[in-house]
Amino acid sequence: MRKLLCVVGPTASGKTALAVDLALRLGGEIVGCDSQQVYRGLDIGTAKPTLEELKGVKHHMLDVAAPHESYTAGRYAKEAGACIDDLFAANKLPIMCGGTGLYLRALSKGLAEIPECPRLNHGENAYEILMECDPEYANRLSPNDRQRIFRGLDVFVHTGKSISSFYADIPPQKYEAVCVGIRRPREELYVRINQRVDDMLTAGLVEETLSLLNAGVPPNSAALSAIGYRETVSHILEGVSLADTAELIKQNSRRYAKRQMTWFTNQESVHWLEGDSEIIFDSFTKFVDICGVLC
RNA sequence: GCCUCUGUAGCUCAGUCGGUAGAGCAGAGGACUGAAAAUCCUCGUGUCGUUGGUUCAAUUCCGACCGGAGGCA
Repeated sequence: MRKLLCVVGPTASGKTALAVDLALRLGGEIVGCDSQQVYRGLDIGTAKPTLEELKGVKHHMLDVAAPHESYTAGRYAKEAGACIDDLFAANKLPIMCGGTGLYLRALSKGLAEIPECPRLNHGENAYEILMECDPEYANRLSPNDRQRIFRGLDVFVHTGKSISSFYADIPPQKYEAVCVGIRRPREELYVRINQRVDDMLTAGLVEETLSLLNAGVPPNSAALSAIGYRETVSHILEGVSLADTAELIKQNSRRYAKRQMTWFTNQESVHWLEGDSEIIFDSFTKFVDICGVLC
């Protein structure tokens, strides 16, 4: 199985800088693994890498969807998979980089083979209904987890089979993800997050959000539900003050970073690197020597 | 200066007819298979402002003092 080098970590930890550094030194190209950077027009708020930051390195899987679409993990696995296979075929090293754990898993381990199911509103009794047609899945969920309950019902209604029957039959793994993660002390990471949010506001996050809204992107779209945008939408549409908005974005980003840490710590086997770019690259080089990722 | 209200968890407050206390928010931990920057779950001991008094027992009642808010002069 092909090994796939992945740079992971929480938001604002410095993944892009490390990935660019690696790509430059190893002669590779970056493949994004980020559920929001796939949308066109979401640049400032997703900290999408700029041309300057990329230093000439190619970065794939950015801007592959329109902001009014709802991108999915399935689509990501397919498109990013094709992208990686092309790179391998051209004898180039793909360097995965991003913080969306589910997308990384979908890509490397593969998803259950469930057809596209239209999303329906299953109403108030959704949990009871799911308990009837898929008790195994329902029992794993909280009655409050409407998103997953609805998903389970979507699958049942559309395919006539329970989602747990699909989960029981997972296709073989495609790649072996070899993850290096950037880990920083909590306070340091939070300082970086807060700083980045201030920078986004200065760089024109409000204007960017406004132009998305003006372009007809629905306020409840997947794109505008991203951290940074959803709060800014409230600022624009509901008059939440700018100061409160900034605080909220920082808070939600910190919480998000914590969720990412939980995922990468417990769902993936990550080789953690501490410190800044130079130090990280040194420990990364040792890591490659030990693991032989690049063969 | 006098009067009234107020001081309880990081914050906003509830409460104990006297037996050392609990919500929301904040925070922390966790889950996660096509919305994932999404969605969901779990976690509450703190000199109850300080200090005397009454009492078997005071955060609770009484006094003084120190903060804070308001009113009258």
